[in-house]
Amino acid sequence: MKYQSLRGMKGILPEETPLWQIIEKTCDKNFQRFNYHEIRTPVLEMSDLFTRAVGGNTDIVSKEMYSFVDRGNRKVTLRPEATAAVVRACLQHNLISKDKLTKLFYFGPMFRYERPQAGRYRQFHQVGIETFGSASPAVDAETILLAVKIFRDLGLSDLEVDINSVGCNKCRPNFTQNLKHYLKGSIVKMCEDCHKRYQHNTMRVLDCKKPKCQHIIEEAPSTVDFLCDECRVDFESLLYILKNLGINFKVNKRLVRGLDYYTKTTYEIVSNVLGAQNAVCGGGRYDKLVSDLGGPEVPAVGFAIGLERLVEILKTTKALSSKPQAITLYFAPLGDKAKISAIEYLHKARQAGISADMDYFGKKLKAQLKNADRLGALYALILGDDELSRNTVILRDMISSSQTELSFEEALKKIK
RNA sequence: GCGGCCUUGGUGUAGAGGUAACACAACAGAUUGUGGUUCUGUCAUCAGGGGUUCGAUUCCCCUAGGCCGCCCCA
Repeated sequence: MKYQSLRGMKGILPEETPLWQIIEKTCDKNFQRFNYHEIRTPVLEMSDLFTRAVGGNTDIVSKEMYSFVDRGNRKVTLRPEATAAVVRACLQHNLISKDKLTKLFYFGPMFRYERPQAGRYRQFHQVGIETFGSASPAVDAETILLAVKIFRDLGLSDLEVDINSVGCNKCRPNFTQNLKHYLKGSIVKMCEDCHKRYQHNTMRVLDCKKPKCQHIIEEAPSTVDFLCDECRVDFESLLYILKNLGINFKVNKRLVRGLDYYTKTTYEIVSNVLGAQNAVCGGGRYDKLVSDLGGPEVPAVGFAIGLERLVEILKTTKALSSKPQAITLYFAPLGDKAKISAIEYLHKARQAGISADMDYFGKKLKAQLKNADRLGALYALILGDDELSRNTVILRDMISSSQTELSFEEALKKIK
């Protein structure tokens, strides 16, 4: 094979697209009900945007970005996530302001240069939402509810919702200090990665899954134990609202997400059928991001759903077969003259709103009917010299195998 | 970025150091203009490159890609 798609990049083939369409429709429906509006941003942005928003020490920025210098000598990056780009667009076009709720959703490809494996691709797709303008935990709850609702509508109810609070600028430094203090004695016994985390992003040490680090972390303080009054109250009311809404969730004190911009609420929705890459949805609050990017102090919450993973879950648990759509009518012309007429008839049928196709190969009638059958056509229209001279067509009902000779107009009426 | 396994026709598989088997799909045919059954035929030089060998698709190396784990995340 001379050419193949780039590593970690796979297309979505016709066999799978119906499933994607089901997901997209389900999302659209719910977004509309929750009053979210679509935004589409470019896939390419200035590299600085992501470095600033996501954080220079995060894995995404330090080793996973698709960056290059363009012909105008600009450092650009294929977006590794959408939030930064959405915030940029909102600031550029003045879409957000304090005390006004702006609710946006997006859908599209993201790019991360990682080692591919099941459920992890270098180009992958996310649907997500961003809500700007409110610091109320009720909005956090709404976003979680929306995600859960989408999964439920797709027939998935056994997903696990993990929630945590990582605090805000006021209480996080306090926590970090405490954590550093706690780790000071044992850090030498921990892994190399943890040493780095200890220096640059101490909180992320909590995320380490290595056994030798695990048992040190187990006893470590958690963010929730150091929340300031505001963060604690917000976190508690979020949990309260979720309980009231009947959403099953688990407080996971070790859930520390890998993007620097999160404050207060962080959450993840995981599935047990995905293997190592088990998160289908990740989200949280980011109250400082808008101002960090040069905008006003506007709080925000959002989530992103990984579509490849969602498709994978649907395929394994629901066995949602995605059948190709069938057509209604198939034309079987016999001979060149008939072919010319068939093209006209075909056009008329389509204008009348009927999904129709025809044989362009000049195949034998047998082969044409076989094709009609395979395409799932309800009717075949046979058009030979005899019918042509009589100005009629043969309408064959592919299900009952009965057929009649009649004018094309009559045939159309019957089909409709 | 690290480690392990893997790569045969459109798909799923078999195979041995001496020049590829099976199933499904596809296409064609089984006398004249009729489908979903049956029968017959056609369809690969074994990811790419290099090496060992009288000879490799089967052995070795490199590259690319896939899968699994780590890391991280969606």
